[in-house]
Amino acid sequence: MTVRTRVAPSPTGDPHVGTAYVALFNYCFAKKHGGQFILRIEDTDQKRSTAASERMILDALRWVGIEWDEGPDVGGPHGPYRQSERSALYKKCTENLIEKGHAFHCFCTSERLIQMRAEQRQSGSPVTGYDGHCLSLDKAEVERRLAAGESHVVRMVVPREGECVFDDVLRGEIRIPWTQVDMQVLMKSDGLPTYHLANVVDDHHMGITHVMRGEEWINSAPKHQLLYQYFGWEMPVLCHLPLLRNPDKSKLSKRKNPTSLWWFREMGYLPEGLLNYLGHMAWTMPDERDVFTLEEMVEVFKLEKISLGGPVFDVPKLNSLNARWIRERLDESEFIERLVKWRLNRDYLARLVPMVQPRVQRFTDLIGLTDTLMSHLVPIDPEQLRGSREASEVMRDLYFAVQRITALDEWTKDGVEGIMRALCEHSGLKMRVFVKPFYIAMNGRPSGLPLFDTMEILGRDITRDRLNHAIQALGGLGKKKLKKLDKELQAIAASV
RNA sequence: GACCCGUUCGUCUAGGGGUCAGGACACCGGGUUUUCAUCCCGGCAGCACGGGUUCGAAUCCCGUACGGGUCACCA
Repeated sequence: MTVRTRVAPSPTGDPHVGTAYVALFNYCFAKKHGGQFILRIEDTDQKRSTAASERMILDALRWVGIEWDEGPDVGGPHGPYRQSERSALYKKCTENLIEKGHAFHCFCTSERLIQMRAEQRQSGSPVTGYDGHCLSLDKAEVERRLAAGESHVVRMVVPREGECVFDDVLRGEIRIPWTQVDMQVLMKSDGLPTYHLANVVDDHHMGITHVMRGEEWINSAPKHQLLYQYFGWEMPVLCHLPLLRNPDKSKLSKRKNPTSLWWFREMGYLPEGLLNYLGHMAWTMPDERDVFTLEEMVEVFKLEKISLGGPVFDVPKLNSLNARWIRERLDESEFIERLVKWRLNRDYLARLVPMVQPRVQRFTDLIGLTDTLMSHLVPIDPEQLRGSREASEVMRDLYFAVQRITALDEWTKDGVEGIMRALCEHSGLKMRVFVKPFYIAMNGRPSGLPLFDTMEILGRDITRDRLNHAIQALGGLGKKKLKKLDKELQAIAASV
């Protein structure tokens, strides 16, 4: 049996460093055993999935140096590799489960479900989850309501007693009482499967032998095991990886840490350095060497050597490792090539020329004009940032911008400008007054290259870093203030 | 709250019954270098706690504490 592993990102936003981390381990394991590594796109959430995000995830994984044998862009014998294109299969499988009595139609409204959960919580019931309401519907009624076109989902039948026992490579046997397992929706009312169904169906049909995924999935493993049983399929070996953490030990999040792979690229990390660092999370080379390549890791990879404590993502350590890559693993010509690839290339310069050419008198003016485009944070004078306005007001504007920018679908100049104009209007200020602090936040000085272009070029992550840095320079926002501002921002969103 | 998972220097980790508990980042001190960085040398600092098992526990078992995760028609 050849080993086959996969990474299955959901295309809902920026490519996440956690995706690269999980991909790395899956890749190493597959390659170590001469198997295949597959990339599958889990885009069953129609509301949140975007093609742009999918493209970014593919690009970003390639950027860090991970290649897949099968995937939506390279094809393969088990395609399609995008779940939105496999609906017929899920439908067939769902019908099969219903026939065998392992799944049932549920007509409950979301209002009823919300109320049910509220009551369960209030009564202090240790068991929460679907109450089995539609499980007792007789066949005739189900037929009638289906024929009437009533909105419905399909749920899986779950035992109400006993416990589920399954194995995790790293943790051994795990037992979870069935009462803790909800009668999970398998097919949503839009006819698309949920993760749980699609994941099991696809892993089986794609011949996945080992599933390495985040620890956050442990509690849904019983559902998956049950589905394999219902279908009569063999379950892949399960291995739950410890979650990457923020410095405060919580699950790695955008708020507290850089998480977008683009941030690392824009910041000028070498992909090898980043991947090497991710290889230090939960893993150590047998000889404890610090600098190693993907190939070297593959060569000696042992699943059982993964350590279980949730590793804190430590940027200073990443920096030091990246520095070693820069000075030890790159010769001078490679160094030049990387720099060229990063910023010192024609394509990048071409984006600057329209802004720069009208503003330089001599070429010696160039660096002074564009220095902020080559750096991370810029020094800020709080007095200047505040200007003649109230610090709290300025912080509010900056914070609103951070929030809106984070939520922006596609990072474009027009998108940024739209946000800024809307916020300006809400503030009641003239545009020139409104944008002034933003110039300081972005450039460190009140004048400079056009703001929206600067933001577009620097990218979402560094833009956000600078705005946040500016907020800090004014003293920062406490929890209470943040809460209040979030409310206000929601009100604006509602009124527009 | 219920359930599940975890716990070795501040951080990443090695170590799986007998080790002076090892390395790396960060930090501190010293040396090389016209500065700085690099490089070299040195230092600080850890087995969460309590019970067992054992001649002997960081290591095995049980509790406690703490941390995290999950409890959706999101993945």
